[in-house]
Amino acid sequence: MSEISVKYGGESGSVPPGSSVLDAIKQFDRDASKSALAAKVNGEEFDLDRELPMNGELEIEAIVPGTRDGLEVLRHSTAHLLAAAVLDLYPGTKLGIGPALLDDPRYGFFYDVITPEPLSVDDLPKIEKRMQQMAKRNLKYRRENVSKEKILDIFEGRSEPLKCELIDEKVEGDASIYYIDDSPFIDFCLGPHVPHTGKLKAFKLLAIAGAYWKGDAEREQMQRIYGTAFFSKEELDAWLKQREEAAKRDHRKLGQELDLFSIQDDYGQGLILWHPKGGIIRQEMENYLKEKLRDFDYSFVHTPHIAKRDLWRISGHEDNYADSMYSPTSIEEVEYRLKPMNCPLHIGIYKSSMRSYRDLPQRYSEMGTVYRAELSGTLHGLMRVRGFTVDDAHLFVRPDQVLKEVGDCLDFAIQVFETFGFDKVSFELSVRGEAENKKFLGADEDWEQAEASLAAALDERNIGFERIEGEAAFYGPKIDIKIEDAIGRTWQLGTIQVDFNLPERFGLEYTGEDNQPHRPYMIHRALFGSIERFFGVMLEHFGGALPFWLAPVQVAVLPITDRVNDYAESVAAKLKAADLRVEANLRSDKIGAKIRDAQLQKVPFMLVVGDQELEAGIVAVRERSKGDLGTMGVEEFIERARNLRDDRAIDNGSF
RNA sequence: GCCCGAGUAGCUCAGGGGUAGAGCGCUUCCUUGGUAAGGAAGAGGGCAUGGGUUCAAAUCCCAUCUCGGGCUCCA
Repeated sequence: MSEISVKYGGESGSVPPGSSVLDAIKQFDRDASKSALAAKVNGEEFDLDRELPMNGELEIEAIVPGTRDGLEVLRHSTAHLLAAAVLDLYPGTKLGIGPALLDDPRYGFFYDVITPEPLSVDDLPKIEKRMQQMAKRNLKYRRENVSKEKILDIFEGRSEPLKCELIDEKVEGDASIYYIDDSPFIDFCLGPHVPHTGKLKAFKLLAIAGAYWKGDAEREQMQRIYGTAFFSKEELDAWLKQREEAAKRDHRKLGQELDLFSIQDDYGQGLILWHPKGGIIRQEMENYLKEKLRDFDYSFVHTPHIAKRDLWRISGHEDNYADSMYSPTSIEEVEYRLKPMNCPLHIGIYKSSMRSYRDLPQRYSEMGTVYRAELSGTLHGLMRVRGFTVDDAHLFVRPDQVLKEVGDCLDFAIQVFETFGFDKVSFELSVRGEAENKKFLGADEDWEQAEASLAAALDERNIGFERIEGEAAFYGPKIDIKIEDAIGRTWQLGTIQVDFNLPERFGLEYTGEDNQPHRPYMIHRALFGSIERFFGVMLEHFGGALPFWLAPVQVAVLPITDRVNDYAESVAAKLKAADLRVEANLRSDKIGAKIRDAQLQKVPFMLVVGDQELEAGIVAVRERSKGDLGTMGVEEFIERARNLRDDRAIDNGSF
């Protein structure tokens, strides 16, 4: 038999038939052969102990720690170890799936199981301990290639109905199964896996949760055990620490600590009570937005929170959205419904009179409060609520105006996100694509024209974007805007959507140059999306330390002794007269305590005043992150603070 | 909606079959102290709600409500 010729990292060589992947790697790279978790042979993922195939020249690449592929193998193998430990501890457990998660910032892998007795978080340490015991024993992961019939036999024999279902769906011919030596675990799995459990040195179980088989609420409820794994203990520890930091930024926690808002049982789940300090922040946000809306020539409209049921029949919400709407309520035997969206109401304004092509575009904007009957389990702080306000706008445009209007929306959006300190913004263009199971409404030429306009608006601005085929709404193409926050999480906020459907349903028209009726397009446009949600994202982004212009208390005046309380009050009065939000802390605490208090409230500036300052008529300025900045006159402080505010500076660096 | 967990003072939490505790906060008093917690005293809850078991229930059981973690990113 001839040797197998092998290429590795640009070098060529050969190995005898029957050699394993690892044997081959050893010839070229001793280090990699020790650290490798798995390998790629001609691009296909292989276990290290797998025999090399005999077909022609082989290009081999080691999958090593520190790479994405490596992490995937590591985490996937750890998921198996988890399942093995669970099976060991709880005989009779049925297995679901157990993939690695690489893009989820919260977890690194999970395994779905059905145990004879329900598990709780208290069981995690026990399972983790068993995993560690098994890891230390360097148990081998063994792969076997067998026929579908054989696999089904094995898993039927083990009473694994869910596995059998998967095998049935996925396998044609042969497939691989994996064992872990000296454990009850067998899985139907593509692999690859690490050679033995000793490679798994840094893992941690994190949470236990319910999960439906295949995400289908009609199917079996399973228990999902989440964990994560890294190449080294150091990486794991660093990640855990960062996770704690993220928890500190939780907007629900900050909302309470900073007294911004509350959600109370007695008032209803998913309904936000805005406290004064949260209220002022919202007001600043809205004021800013109003300025911008004026700049971009929007008009301001106001519509009621409730409208006749028929309206929602015409709009199609009754058919497609009823689950998310509150039940109808009757007044003198006429039914009404709370609005889940503002569009039909804005349409009413458009329809209130005849429109000429000269009148378009009409740009209606409203801070529109809407109500949605979200399932209780999905509610989450400000992020998912049952009543919220949208910075909503609807543009009624002629087809030839789409490009210009969408372009303006993009400019608007970019300016807004920049102002709030989100410098990482990305765009997704969702188009009709190949319509498989989706019905897209409207004429082909409308779609082509609208999609082209959206893409052109992005291109004109040199905005890179991801084009997603088939993800358009059924009523038209759209651009979604995503931002990345300070700790790397992405959020979808704004959206710009073209709509052919509602103008049709409501029979909207304008009179063209030709004196004939024409149908306008609608553009739905929101930048913050839900103000509540945006507020939550923003709070977490800044970790509660809001920019000066948004801070509910911008300046704290802190007298050192009550001899200077009057002076402190006079300083505070001057700041207030300059339209700055100021609080004077006249309690009999020591200065350290007052400073600590202001720091914890994340007040941007503290003005410390004592006898010296009183005498000289000055203030000692302390900035929340930079500390003592020295003294200056009150007028000078006001001047600088106003600049910060008027510039809507993101941090106080320019002070 | 479903699964697991939790609901004790305004907040963070301890306790746990015999009638409720700490720290912070709040009030009052003492203290007037220069850049992240000065001291003392006091007020404040009857342990989410409703049932049940028991001589006795915050404590055990059941139900309900609410909150938290989740609910197919290849096997």
